[in-house]
Amino acid sequence: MTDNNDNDLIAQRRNQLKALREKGNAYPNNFRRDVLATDLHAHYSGKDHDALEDQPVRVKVAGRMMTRRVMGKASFAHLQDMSGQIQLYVKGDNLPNDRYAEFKSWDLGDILGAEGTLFKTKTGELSIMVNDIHLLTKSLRPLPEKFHGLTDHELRYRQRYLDLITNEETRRTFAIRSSVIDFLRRYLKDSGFVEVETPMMHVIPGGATARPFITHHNSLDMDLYLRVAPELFLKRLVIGGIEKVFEINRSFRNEGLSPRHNPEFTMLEFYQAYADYQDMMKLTEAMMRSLVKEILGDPRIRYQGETYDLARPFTRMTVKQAVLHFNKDIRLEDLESREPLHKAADKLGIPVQDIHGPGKILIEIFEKTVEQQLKEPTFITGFPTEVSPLARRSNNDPSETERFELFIGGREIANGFSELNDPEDQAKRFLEQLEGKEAGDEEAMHYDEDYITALEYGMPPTAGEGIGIDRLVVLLTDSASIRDVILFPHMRPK
RNA sequence: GGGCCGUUAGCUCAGUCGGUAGAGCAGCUGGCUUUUAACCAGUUGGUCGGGCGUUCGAAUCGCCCACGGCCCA
Repeated sequence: MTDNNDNDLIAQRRNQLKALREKGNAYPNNFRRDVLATDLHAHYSGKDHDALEDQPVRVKVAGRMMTRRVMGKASFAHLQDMSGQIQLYVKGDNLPNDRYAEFKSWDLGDILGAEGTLFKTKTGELSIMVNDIHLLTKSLRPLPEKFHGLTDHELRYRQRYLDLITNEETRRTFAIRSSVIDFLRRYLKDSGFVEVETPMMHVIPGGATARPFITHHNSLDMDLYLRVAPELFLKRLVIGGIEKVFEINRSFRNEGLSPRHNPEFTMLEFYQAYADYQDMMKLTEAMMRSLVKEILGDPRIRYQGETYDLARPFTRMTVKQAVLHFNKDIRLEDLESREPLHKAADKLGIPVQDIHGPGKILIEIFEKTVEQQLKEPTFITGFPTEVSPLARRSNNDPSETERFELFIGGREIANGFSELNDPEDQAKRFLEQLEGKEAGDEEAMHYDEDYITALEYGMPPTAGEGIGIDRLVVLLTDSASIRDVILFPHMRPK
């Protein structure tokens, strides 16, 4: 962390700022640029030196001075704006009186406005022959080193602005994040879904099995929970007649920090009436395939040295099939009842509690032995009802639900199911969650009476799904950690 | 919560066996009118994360703490 006590470098810059204040407005805001750096490269990099000389192009640019090479009476500098960089050629002869001396007194990191005409240097770099240049904002603190940039992870997260200024890769990551959200929003809207916003503060937290954050409303004098998922509100909207609905927004889960977990994270949830989980899988496969193709320009995701091909049809298997496939010493009959499941879990070092039924144990085994092996896009189905309190039971087997999860690169990317629209079954499932809660499971759901009431008015047969945006962006940007795709990840205060 | 690793100049990093702190970039001074990690010459800059201890002497060894990274729960 940069020390607040001024060191010599900062003191020097403060002195310069003081001189600026004495001369006039040290923070002018009357400079207007008329073009961005990248647009200049796009439009004029094809023109040669003579063409630019014959038909001079006057431009005004603004940005942060990232490099400077002073060669006596002339200098080169690179100015960086939100689009990229453009080189300036600043020659004393071309500038108003004393301006060149002023320019030389400025520092890397200062924000400048420059105007001039385009030209090409000897080495062919499109540049601006500057006629006038202004200091718009003095930077009091020195930037990280120009060549290596900022590499210290802690500083990159705590002072993300420095990371963004110095690291092209970081700017690219967040540009991709923005494109992903943009794509999903457009895709769903084009498919007839309506975007909504539902409460972040819940009286009863629901929609996921997770520990919530608690906050307090002063004038109502009551505790509220930050939502762990928007699910139950979105389904209330389906009941209300918004038959295709989605939300892209933050949820909050009170769990540890890790390369895969941030206490606040962004999720897309969408619901469609008159559809089931098979329809959702079809939609998901098509949507993910075109997303990756559009964002990366290629249907293959390259992640940490591996490649996952989204062009090929996604693999489909049930939880049990997957467990058997990756555990050669487990047989199908071992998965059919609690005792052999308990034994298998013991062998794998998975702690089993008395309250855990066969479904919960099966899922624990799945998570421990299968998940990270599912590299190529894979839909897993056949999730036990016991761990799916909001999902519709399978028509063939009431111990299983019409639910799926999508895995890519060993990570859960999506989770969807045919929604449980039988209010009496839903009430029963909530009661089972309460048993878990009483047995000490802090992630178990509450009984949401208001939601049951809503279901009693009739929810059309519906399917819904959640997609973790952060994890998806991690994959698409080849990032090692969720912190690399969240602009300001949670950090302990220093 | 547990294990391992890290924290040295504004930034990126060296620092041997415990002997009193180094480089590059940035900064400062001078030179240089097409450079681009510009170049050439000179030069400033340190609570070695914090504390306690061992020692004649600690960036270096030990213990505790903080923050971070990775792995595990």
